Amino acid sequence: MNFPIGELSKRTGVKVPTIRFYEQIGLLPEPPRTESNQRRYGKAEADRLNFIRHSRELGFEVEDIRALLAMASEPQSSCHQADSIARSHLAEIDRRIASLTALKGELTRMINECGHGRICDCRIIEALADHGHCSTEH
Amino acid sequence: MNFPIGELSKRTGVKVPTIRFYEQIGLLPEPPRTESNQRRYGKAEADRLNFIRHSRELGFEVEDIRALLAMASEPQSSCHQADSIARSHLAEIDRRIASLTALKGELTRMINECGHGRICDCRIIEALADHGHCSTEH
DNA sequence: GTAATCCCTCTAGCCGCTAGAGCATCAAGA
DNA sequence: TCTTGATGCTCTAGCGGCTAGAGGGATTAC
Repeated sequence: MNFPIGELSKRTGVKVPTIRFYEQIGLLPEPPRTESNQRRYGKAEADRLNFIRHSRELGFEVEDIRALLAMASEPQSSCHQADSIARSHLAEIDRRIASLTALKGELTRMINECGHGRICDCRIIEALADHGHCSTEH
Repeated sequence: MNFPIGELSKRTGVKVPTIRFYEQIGLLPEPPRTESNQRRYGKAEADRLNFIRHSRELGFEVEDIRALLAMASEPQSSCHQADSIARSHLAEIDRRIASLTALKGELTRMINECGHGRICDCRIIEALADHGHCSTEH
């Protein structure tokens, strides 16, 4: 209890400047300070920061996290909204996977068709120059 | 031939401010200007810009595109480097797909376990708070 | 003639941090 | 007690790849 920012950083795996940044944008509350102006944290802040870190790792945006944190602080309210945030995030991830998979196909095709000769015969350069060669939209 | 920036934009699907931005960072050469200081473009610039747009759509970074454009302008040299850029980009896409797929699994699990009741019982909030519940690393 | 549309430059903002300058403070060893 | 090195502080600026807006000039169509 009552540890400095470097210790909070070690406990959560979040870098010190990032912790200060989260405080600045209001994801973390302003902690108490020592007489010499150093931040002091407790377990509650570590829990909150772990929540934030984990949410970021799962790709949630800061605004989503803000909403999720607000919900987490009202244990009696419905979790409908949390569900909805998670679902729309999942849909976004599906979109990204689909898009990346299409790109992967296109790139693989380009690379396989490349004869490893000179640029003037290179199918990669050619394919990049002309979208008409592509089999998918992007 | 010799059309203004809006026309170039229409032909390539790249927005006007983006074209100026590409010029600023040196992806597009500075075009000739009319007496009244307006940019004028020709087919070569449209081709180059299409190449850039298509590369961006395929997820190549600006620095990659810079290198690919330099290669494209030396038709007699080996396409080994183009191949290498494309391959490392493909590897990066594979990494992103793998990572997103893992996230998708985690999120799906969270959502499915949510009983749609109150926050205090919500598995989404709980899972976010504790990485220990996760089945994959991230 | 005039109104709508284009074009120009310049600055600032987006997201989620990260880096660095320049200084104060703290903890541990000699 | 002194020193040294790690840690803390604030502030500003930068990353990538654009996008938005202000405040003006030029062109085009009617």
